[in-house]
Amino acid sequence: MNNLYGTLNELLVKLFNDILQIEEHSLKDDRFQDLSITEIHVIEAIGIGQERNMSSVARDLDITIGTLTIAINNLLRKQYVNRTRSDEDRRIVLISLTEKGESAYRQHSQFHDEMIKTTISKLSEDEMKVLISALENINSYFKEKYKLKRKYK
Amino acid sequence: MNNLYGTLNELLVKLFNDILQIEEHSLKDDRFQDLSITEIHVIEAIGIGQERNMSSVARDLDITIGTLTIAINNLLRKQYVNRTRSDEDRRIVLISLTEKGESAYRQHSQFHDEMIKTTISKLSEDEMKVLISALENINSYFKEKYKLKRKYK
DNA sequence: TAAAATGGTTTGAATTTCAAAGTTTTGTTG
DNA sequence: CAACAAAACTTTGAAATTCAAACCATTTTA
Repeated sequence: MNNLYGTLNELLVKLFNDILQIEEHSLKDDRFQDLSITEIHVIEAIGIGQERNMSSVARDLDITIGTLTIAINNLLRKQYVNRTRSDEDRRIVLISLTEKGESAYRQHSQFHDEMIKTTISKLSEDEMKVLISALENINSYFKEKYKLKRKYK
Repeated sequence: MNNLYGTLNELLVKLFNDILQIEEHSLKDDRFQDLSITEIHVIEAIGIGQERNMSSVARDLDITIGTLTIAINNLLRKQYVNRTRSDEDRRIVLISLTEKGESAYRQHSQFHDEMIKTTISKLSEDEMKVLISALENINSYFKEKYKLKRKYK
């Protein structure tokens, strides 16, 4: 095992093991202290300026609709989301972010922005292209592995 | 916001949001189907060929000792770990991996190996160096942010 | 040697999650 | 068009994970 390989291995493992934890820690100092990391992910998935139905958001998050219902109940109580029924099809539940929800969305996206600015601040444009293609490799590797599994679900 | 920046942002966010989930899915096809992602992390933290005490492992995982006790109880029942008391200091509990535990450790580390081999297979040495330095930037950014928080714990 | 500190375990409660059962609305079919 | 099936959710009950706080031994210290 050559040295670069070992370094890369260590870096990726560390990064992937730590990332959610650290994200959560960083959350605790935020303005929105009543949000868990789970709830932030729901808010991220709903997105800004649109109404979405339960099924599609649940699919994006890869959780069951029942689980999402519970999360939305809580976010509703804390006033981060709106929930209404569609007029065209009364079965469909539409959820969207409130003003407060959109603020939380923006605040959290700053976390990512900061991370990325730090990362690229020392890279040339060529280096950035290398980084992007490497990450695309990782991503497509996972996509493929992941889809393979989902078939058998 | 220029295009490379946006691409990078999207890639990193996706990667970090998906990674644990995917890791868990990939686990389900493994030989060790009775292990949760949490338990795999405990096994990773204990490591191969050594006895460790509860405190140090809990610190590495950033969980409380009480939480680790419960995890170890389960892993003990499933025969992935050994637990004994130290002879020098009877307060100290020493945990280590059984043969089965070490097998699981190795199996899981293959997951990371595969990921990394896929990633670097298309990169030249120079490109690998760029990738490593970028990841080091991210890592040190988090380290710093993380330590800052821990002070106030 | 009594009190304090250290290293773990246990307990009770909260959160997150899922599968399965139940509800309401829409679509289909004989 | 009546009845049955399907779709979109919600509710319920149970399991897993986690923490803080109380508790129990053992060791250190004053």
